[in-house]
Amino acid sequence: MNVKTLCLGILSFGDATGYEIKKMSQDDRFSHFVDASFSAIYPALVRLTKEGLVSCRREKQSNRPDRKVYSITDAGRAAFAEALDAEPAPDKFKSEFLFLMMCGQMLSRERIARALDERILHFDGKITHLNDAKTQCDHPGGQFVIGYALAMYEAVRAYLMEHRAAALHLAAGDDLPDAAE
Amino acid sequence: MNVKTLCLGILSFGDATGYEIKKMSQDDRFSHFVDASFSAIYPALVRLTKEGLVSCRREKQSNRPDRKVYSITDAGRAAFAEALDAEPAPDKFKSEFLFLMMCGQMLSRERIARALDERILHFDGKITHLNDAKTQCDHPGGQFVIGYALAMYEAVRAYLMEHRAAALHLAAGDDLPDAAE
DNA sequence: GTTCACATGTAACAGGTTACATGATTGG
DNA sequence: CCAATCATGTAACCTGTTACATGTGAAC
Repeated sequence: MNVKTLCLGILSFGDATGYEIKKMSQDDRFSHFVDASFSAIYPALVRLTKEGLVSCRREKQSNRPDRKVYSITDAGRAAFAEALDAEPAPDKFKSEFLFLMMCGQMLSRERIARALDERILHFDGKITHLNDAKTQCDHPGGQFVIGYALAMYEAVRAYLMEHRAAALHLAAGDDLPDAAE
Repeated sequence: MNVKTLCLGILSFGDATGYEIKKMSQDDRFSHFVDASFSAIYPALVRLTKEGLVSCRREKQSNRPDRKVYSITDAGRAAFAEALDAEPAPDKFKSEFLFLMMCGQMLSRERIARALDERILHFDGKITHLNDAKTQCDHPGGQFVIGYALAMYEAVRAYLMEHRAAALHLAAGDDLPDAAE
């Protein structure tokens, strides 16, 4: 999926500026689709406008660039519906942490422990945050998405807790995964 | 993470040709790091050779291009160790399927059902496959990685099964998520 | 007889990123 | 006083993809 489709999707929930689209794309509800920087979003909105899929009205502000508020058009809705009708691409999951674990043989026990603990802490934060977000979210689609992410994070956190000891034995020079700890 | 580091990582497990690296990068043990096509791998190996991080020996073959077998050098191992020492970037999870669910309001119940069922089937296949791979894998790092992926897939599959009914109520025109089904 | 596995590579292109440019207001 | 938030945008760059180019041998 690309930034244009993301913009269309976000605008299908209501009007927004490029700045607001960027913020929403980082929101728990929308952060699982594509990463998008300002430099990707602004030109995307220009192109969408040229294609007639969104319209734009300027709102003047003092001391700031004009707000350019975008709305999805009927043509935009149609194009978006068509995009949704296509088979969704398979989920993509990429993890440098797993790469690290895969190469555990060439790491020290301490390095593995640090990576493991940081990751667990990271998931703790994520899970707490998502629980908050879920109670605050009143949109059913959003709740489904947040719940999905939550299920995933809780499962991997549990996996890390359960396999912490085994992971430490991946370390260089540790040839007896059954002994010690 | 980039293709160069992936190549270095794979070569740290043993010599390989570009062709073999590509195959390994799709293996259950290495598929969670970066996607890499031939057109990314071959030039990456050339650059790594120029930088002295890998070396290359040609093996002549009849009727086929020479096999170019790459080995990681000491400098390559050092560079790789350094790369592993850096903080791993946060995991990246991107899902067009979740985007679809997020936009459930503008889909038909049938469209949602189809997406849901396909996804569950997809996970079934993935889980079966990973279970096989895990029993066949004798490398502890690989087992950890496969186990992690397995935990994740099983959790999201279970989530989809549990929330199937709720997801169907995301559909356009379905305003009573508590009634029916 | 067609598809898959083997084996390498280039060229054109797409789709993003980072750094740069500009600048007021608010909160800690 | 410094950082963050608001607000838009361009230019140079990086990193990867798709399509192209070439060809054999084995399996189904």
